[in-house]
Amino acid sequence: MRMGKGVEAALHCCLVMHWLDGRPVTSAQLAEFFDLPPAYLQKTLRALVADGVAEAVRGQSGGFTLARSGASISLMDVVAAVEGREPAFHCEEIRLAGRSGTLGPRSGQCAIAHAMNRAELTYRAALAAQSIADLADQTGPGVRARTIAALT
Amino acid sequence: MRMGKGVEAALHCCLVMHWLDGRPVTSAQLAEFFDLPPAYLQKTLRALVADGVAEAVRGQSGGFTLARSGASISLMDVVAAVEGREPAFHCEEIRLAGRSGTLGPRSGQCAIAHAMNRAELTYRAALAAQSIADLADQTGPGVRARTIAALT
DNA sequence: CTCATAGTGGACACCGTATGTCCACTAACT
DNA sequence: AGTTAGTGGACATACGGTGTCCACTATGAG
Repeated sequence: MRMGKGVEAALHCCLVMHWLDGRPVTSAQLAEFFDLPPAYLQKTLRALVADGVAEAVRGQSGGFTLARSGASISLMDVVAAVEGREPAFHCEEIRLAGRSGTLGPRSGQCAIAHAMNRAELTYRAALAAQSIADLADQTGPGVRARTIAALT
Repeated sequence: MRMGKGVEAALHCCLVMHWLDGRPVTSAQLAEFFDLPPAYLQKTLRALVADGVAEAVRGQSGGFTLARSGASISLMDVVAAVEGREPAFHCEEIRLAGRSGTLGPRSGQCAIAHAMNRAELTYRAALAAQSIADLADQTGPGVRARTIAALT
């Protein structure tokens, strides 16, 4: 099970946008800042926009901004925007295939799917409990100041 | 982020082996029972053996068994055996690339990686807290009886 | 009003990994 | 001895994540 690297990029970008506090950053600026492929990073940022996490300003002096305050954007919001909301564990209901499907009446969700989903919920809850602003608080003030300076 | 389907197969097989209580099942039996590709299922079972979750008996009347009691095998054990122990979130340290890398001294792990890993730990803990025997308890007795009958 | 800038939407190519197959070999039971 | 079943590894395939590109639209600057 592997999380796409777009998530890491998106989180870093959200942190930067949080620090920039409403002033738009272009995808090109962010791509150069993090040394990431510009076209792909832009695609990731658009996913954030599509999901209401970020907002886009078009035209000259445009760019991307957070759609709301960093305190009200959780890591879960960012992960969901970039990776989608599909659960990691997909129950293919193999109980229903082959001979095992003829064993008897199925009583709702199988125990395995239930157990896996339960674990996944704790994961999502842990992500939802942490905000972009929290991340910012855990970062040294020097990095913050220099990031802002580098992107202004 | 998506969990491989081998995990679901492995969990179902572990449940069956738990019920069979030491009596070996062949990969062919399990494959037919669940209508899964025999060669691939066997590969998955071998991953369980390699990780000490299951044991293999060779020769006639051989097959696979759980290596220990179902109560002492957690979902995490099975997931780790099949999917590996790599964390889902890989920190590529994009802070260190491009211009952002020149911003200042890096003080240990970046906040993002730390936050993601923290969430993942809760996930793993939730998986470790549930055993194969727990799953068995949450399944109707009829299914259990008929599964045993079908594979004997 | 015109031009340059920047995001939009979608199609497309590439590539690594999960998925799935196969075979010669070994071990064990009858 | 012969049959069964797991072993180890190489191999083939399909799919999704990664990454690129382009024509288009919207916006601000001069």
